Amino acid sequence: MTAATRETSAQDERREQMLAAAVEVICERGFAETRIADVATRANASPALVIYYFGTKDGLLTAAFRHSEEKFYRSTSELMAAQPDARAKLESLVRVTCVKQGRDEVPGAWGLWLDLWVQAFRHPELSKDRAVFDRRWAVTIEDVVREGQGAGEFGEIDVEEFAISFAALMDGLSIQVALDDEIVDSTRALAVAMGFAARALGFTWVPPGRAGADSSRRNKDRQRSESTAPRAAKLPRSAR
Amino acid sequence: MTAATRETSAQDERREQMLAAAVEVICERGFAETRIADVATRANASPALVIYYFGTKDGLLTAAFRHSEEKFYRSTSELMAAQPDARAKLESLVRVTCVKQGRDEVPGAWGLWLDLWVQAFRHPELSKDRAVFDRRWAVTIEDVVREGQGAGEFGEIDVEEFAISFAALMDGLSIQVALDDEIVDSTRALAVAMGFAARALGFTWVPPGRAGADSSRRNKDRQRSESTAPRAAKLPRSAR
DNA sequence: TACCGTTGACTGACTGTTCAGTCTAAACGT
DNA sequence: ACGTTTAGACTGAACAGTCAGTCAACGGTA
Repeated sequence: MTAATRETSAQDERREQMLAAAVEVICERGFAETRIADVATRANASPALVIYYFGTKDGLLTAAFRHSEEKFYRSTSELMAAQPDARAKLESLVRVTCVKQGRDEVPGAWGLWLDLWVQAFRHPELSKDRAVFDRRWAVTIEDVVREGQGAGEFGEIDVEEFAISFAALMDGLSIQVALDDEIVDSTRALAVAMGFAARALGFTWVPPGRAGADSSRRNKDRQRSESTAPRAAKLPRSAR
Repeated sequence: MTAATRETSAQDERREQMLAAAVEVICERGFAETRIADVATRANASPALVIYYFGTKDGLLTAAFRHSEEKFYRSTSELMAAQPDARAKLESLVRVTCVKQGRDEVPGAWGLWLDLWVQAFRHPELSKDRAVFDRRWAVTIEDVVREGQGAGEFGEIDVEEFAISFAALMDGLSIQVALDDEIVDSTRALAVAMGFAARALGFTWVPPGRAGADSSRRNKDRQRSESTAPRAAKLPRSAR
C-alpha cells in the first residue's frame, strides 16, 4: 500500500496480467499453439512488450507454468484449511483433480497439466519444477492422512506409500475425466478414488446422490461382470 | 503372397516405413517439434513424398499415433500369451507400462503417450482413438483377472471396478517413472502397483531382487516413513 | 536531461504445401 | 519383338504464410 509498493506493483501488475493471460491462452489453445501475439492481445499489450518483460517466448511460458502451479498450490491450501475434518479434506483433493469445472477454476486447466507433463518430459528445468510441485502434492496428502490418523479417523498405515498410490490413482483418473472418457466420468472417478482411500485408511464413504439418473448403463455393465464371476467368495491364500 | 499382394505391398512398405520414421521422430523430438522434413529424411524420401502419401501433416501424425497404438496392442497380446499364469500376466502389464526400457521398445515411447493425451484432449478424432485403445487396455486387464479368478489365483471381486482402478494407478505411476521422479522410480512403481493388485485380488507378491544394489537411498526413505507410522495396527471402524 | 515503459514497423528464418515435371516399368497396339 | 503410350512413384524448386525477436523512436515522469 505504500508508495514503494505501488511503484513495484506497477510493473508487477503488468507481469501478473501477462502471466494470467498466458495461462488462459495455454489452457484454450494448448501450449504448442500459443503465440506471443495471443498473450499480448489478451493482456492489452504489444508483442514487443511481452518480449520486453520475459525476454523470450520460452521464458514467458515457463513463468506461466510456475505461476499456474503456485496459484493452484495456494488455492488448494486454502481449500484444505476450510474443511472440517480429514475425510472432507481428502474428498476435496479428489474433487479438485477429478471433477470437472472446479468452480472458479479456469476451463481447460486439465490441458495445462497434460502440457506440463509433456514439457517436463523434455525440458529439464521444467522437470525440476514439476518434481517439487509433485512433492508438495504428496506432502499435502500425507499431512491430511496424519491428521486423520491423529484424530482417529484413519487407520495406521504407511503414509508415504499411501500418498504415492493415491496421487498416482488420482492422476490416472483425472486423465480419464479430462479426456471425457465414457466409462470413467467425474462421478465414477470420485467413487473409485474415495473407495480406495476408504478401504486403505479404514473409514466408510458413501457416494453422494444415490438416486442419480446416470446409473442405468453403469449398473448393467457391473451386473454383467458380476454374473461372470459368481458370488461364492472363495478367497485364496493370504486374503488378510 | 500373390502378385497382387506384392504390388500393393510396394507402396504399403513405404507407408509403413514413413509411419515408423514418424513414430521415431515423435518419440525423440516430441509431437510439436516434429517436422515432415525430419520424417522424410529418416524414411529416405523427400518431404513432398510424405505429403503425397498422407495428404497433410496432421494426416501423417494421426496415422503415426494409430500405428503406434496398434503395434503396442499386438506386442502386448503376444506378451500376455507367453505368460504362464494370471499373476505373471498382471506383472507383465505393470512392467510394460511402469518399467523403463521395455526391452525392444522405442526409447522415449513415454513421450509419445503424453503427447497422445495432449492431442486427444483437443482433437476429437484422436480422442475417439484413445478411447477405444483405453477400452482395449481395460479389457486386457479384465481378461487377466477373470482368468486368475477361474484358476483360483485371485479372489472374487468386481472386475470392472478393479480394471478402472488398476489402469488409472498404472497410468499415474508410469507418469512418475517417465518423468524421472526421484521418489517413484521403476522399482517403486512396480512394488506399488503389484502391492495394490495383491491386496485387491488376494494373492501374495514379493518384490524381486531383495539384495538389490540400488536399494540404498530407497530403503532410507522407506524406513523414515515407517518409523513415522509405527506398526501397531489399530484399525478403526469398518476395516476391509 | 535521463530514464523507462511502450509500440509499430520490420525482418529473417522456418516450414507446410504446391506444382511442373522426371524417371521407371508395366500395358498396349501392331 | 518393338516402339509408343500410360500411370504412378517421386522430386527440386519455389511459394506463401507464420511468427519470434529487433530496433528506432515516442511520450510521460522524476
